[in-house]
Amino acid sequence: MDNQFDQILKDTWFYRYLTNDEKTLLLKNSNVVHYNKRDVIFKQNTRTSHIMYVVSGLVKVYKSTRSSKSLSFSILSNGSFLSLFSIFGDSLFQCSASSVGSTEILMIDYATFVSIIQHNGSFSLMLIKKLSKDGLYLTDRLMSLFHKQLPGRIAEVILYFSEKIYQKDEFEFPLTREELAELAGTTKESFIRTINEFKHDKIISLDGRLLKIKSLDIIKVLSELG
Amino acid sequence: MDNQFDQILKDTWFYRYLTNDEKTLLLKNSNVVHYNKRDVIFKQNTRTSHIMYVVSGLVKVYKSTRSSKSLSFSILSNGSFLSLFSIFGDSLFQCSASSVGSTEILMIDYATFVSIIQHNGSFSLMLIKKLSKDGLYLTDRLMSLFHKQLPGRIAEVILYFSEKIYQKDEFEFPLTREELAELAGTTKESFIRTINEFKHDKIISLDGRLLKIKSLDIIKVLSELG
DNA sequence: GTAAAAAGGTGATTTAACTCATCTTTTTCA
DNA sequence: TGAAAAAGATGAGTTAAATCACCTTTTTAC
Repeated sequence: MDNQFDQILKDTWFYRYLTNDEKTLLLKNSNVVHYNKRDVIFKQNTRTSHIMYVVSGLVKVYKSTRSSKSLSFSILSNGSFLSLFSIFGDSLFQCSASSVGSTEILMIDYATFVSIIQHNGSFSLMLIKKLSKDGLYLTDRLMSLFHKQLPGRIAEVILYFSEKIYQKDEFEFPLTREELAELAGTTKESFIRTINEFKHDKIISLDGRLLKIKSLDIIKVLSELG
Repeated sequence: MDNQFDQILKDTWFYRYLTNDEKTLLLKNSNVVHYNKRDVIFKQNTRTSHIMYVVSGLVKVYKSTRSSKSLSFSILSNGSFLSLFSIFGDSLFQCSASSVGSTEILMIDYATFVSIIQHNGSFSLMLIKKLSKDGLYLTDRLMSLFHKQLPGRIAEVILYFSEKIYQKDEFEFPLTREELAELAGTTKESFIRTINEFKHDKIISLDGRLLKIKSLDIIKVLSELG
């Protein structure tokens, strides 16, 4: 096993849950795959295979409908598992994933991962808590999509990038307006109109994809009250 | 331990995953609670305590918004765990649950349940698969609420009761029109209008709460195409 | 048994957001 | 480097469903 891959595994947050034997087992039965900008990582309705873990980069997880409209569930960054719900809850992926920029994915053999679950109680419990948090995130998105109107949902998207992804109040969107609209559950046109209203109201400044939050308070109120 | 309670545990679908010691442990650390029609089982933002399992009856799981509007996530019947996502993913319930009719809930001590997870790999794996299926159900609801319009969502509600709850094409809704609307993610008025259109179009017959599906094909097409 | 409350129902009006059409600017790549 | 494609932007028109107002029927509770 090469040193670089060994280091990647050591840097994962779940490394500390593993016994030495399990670490060796994982090293033997995993590999790292590189994806370029906009590469598809997996497509909905294909068979699930490996457990995938984001080592670096951003991954867009989305689902498309008959009418070509898509909805993005989340933009995942390093430290996230991809689509555990599909892997453990079905034999087919229930959503698609694509690389936003350049991405490294750790691919773990399914049987190896299951064997660790079956023999390591702390690891299982950790995974159960992880899945539960993912579930709560989905219920939040469900409520948001259900009762918040557009300005609230767009404020949420801004906060998502600012707090979860970049931890900065100034950042560049890594996505097109259309993709941002899919994350907010709306159309490109409506997204553009609404975010430009934010700009005119001096809540944010926006130049192309470069966004700076000027009034975090208003963004937060908008996102909370919908 | 009384015989009746012993039998309740034997009748759960997860009984077969347990060792004899674990069965004894569960019997010692669980109890059954009865709820009457419309009783609240737990409220959102209260602290999570026990693992709850529906022994009999129906439970409505919902979340309410500032604007007094509610959204029902699901109607759970016997064999379902209640709100595992909140219990393992947070310290507070992220949704509320109330009894639809008369309900028996098995309350399992949290620490006991966690101890079983930590020592029984097959039980853990089963629970992980269960949580994953719950997660996929949420993604389905998310997509449905996002892109299907009203007739499609109401057809879904009809199919939900017909297939999941009653396994019959004729049944009585156990909920008011307002509650059904909350399940479809709409208002009382819109629900009534749309389901009465189904009636006029002879897709269903509807007398008060008694519904009979007259054309399952059309209901399925409506629900699938949205 | 009856008054009050809850549930069921209908019509008119409003509205948030989508769709469609069109145009400009930026990016891509041959 | 220059043509084509993709992304960004804006206005006008449309629409599904919410809201509001009101009424009837059924259920609940004293």
